[in-house]
Amino acid sequence: METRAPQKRRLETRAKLVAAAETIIAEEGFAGLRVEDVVARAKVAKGTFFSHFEDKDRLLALLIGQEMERILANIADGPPPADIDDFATRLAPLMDYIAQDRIVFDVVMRFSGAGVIETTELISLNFMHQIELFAAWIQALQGTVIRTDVEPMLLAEGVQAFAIQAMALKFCALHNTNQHHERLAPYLGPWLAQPKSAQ
Amino acid sequence: METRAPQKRRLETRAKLVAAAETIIAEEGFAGLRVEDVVARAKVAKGTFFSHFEDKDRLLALLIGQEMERILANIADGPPPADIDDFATRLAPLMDYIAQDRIVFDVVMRFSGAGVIETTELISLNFMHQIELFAAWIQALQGTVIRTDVEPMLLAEGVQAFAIQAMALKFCALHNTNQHHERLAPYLGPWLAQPKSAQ
DNA sequence: CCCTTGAATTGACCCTGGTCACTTTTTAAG
DNA sequence: CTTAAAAAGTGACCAGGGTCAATTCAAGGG
Repeated sequence: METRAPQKRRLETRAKLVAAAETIIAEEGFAGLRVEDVVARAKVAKGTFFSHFEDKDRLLALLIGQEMERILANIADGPPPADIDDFATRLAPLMDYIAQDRIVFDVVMRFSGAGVIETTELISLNFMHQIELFAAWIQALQGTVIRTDVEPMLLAEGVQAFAIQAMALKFCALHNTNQHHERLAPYLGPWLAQPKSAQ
Repeated sequence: METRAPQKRRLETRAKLVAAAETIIAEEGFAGLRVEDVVARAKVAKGTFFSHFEDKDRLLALLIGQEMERILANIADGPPPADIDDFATRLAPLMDYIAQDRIVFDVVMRFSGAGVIETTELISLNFMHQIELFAAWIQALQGTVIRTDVEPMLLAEGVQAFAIQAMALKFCALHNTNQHHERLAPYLGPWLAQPKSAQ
């Protein structure tokens, strides 16, 4: 069961493929991404693509996952939310990215809870990182503005569930007037706030 | 802008296509559904399929939506939940159906908040029906076991968000030991219950 | 009964993701 | 060096969804 380290050539080929895909996406958007174009630009045969990525969607998941990590790191670097309303605005950059495009949203959904345990799955990993960040934020505010009768972890998962709901609604023609974080906010109060009668 | 009524022949063809698809799905599952097989079984040309359904997924969405309506009607016919824990068990049949198969789950996700307003979209419609049912259930329990400080509609949407979260987790290898409604339950208490201090 | 018009259907064709038997390159042992 | 074996890469090929110009069919007017 030896797992040999990949040769330098392989790493270079992979980098060429990723770079080609990024260029095409930048130029034509996610919908315009064609495997044939990627391999043409990377000067590589089609079969090579599929020896590096199980399928087209895995490549997409990789690129999207990278960007999500970048955005989340940025969010984590900033100040934590000072109150419950802040949660939605802090999350906005990530939600905007995921909901920018139906293809992105679908890929994120498909790989967010993906079956692969041996997780090179960045998106799945990112979702766990989100939870950790939310839990930390929540813990810091518990006792002041956030309820203490529920575990921070469960509250964090709930925040994520609401965020997904808010993003899914973006693609519903009825609700597309609002920003995502504006659709998220109404849930967060009832979910996170300390009951008034306990104040 | 006249919209002519379809001829009898067209209705029959459509029925043949739907029946063929249902048979194939029953025999080989959703993953084994091939448009070519459907038209072969229905004794119809390929082009005809696409004059009846925009694409393969629309047909799937139709079949799945029908089944969801059937299941939801069944749930609505039964007794309403007597307490918060009951919510999860009442929802189980619907969640089991949606999460039975990754293809089904993906289609449901893609068409649940689908952009089409002129909604012949059964799945999208079904999601609205779910919300209405939940809201009615919630209203009936408000003041006894369910909190009154949040609109029933918002609470209902939250229940749906949690249900989706619970189903998405089914496809995560880490959590596949539990039933869906067991994963849903932990969220519902904190979301729906009256704050203890207000009792 | 014939003809016109639009609805319904047809199937050859295209597009694009994905496969796999085979060739080329790299590694390392002798 | 030589050479065997493993890694990397190739491109002809296939599968299966989706298109559309051409054809057949149904309904109503004369």
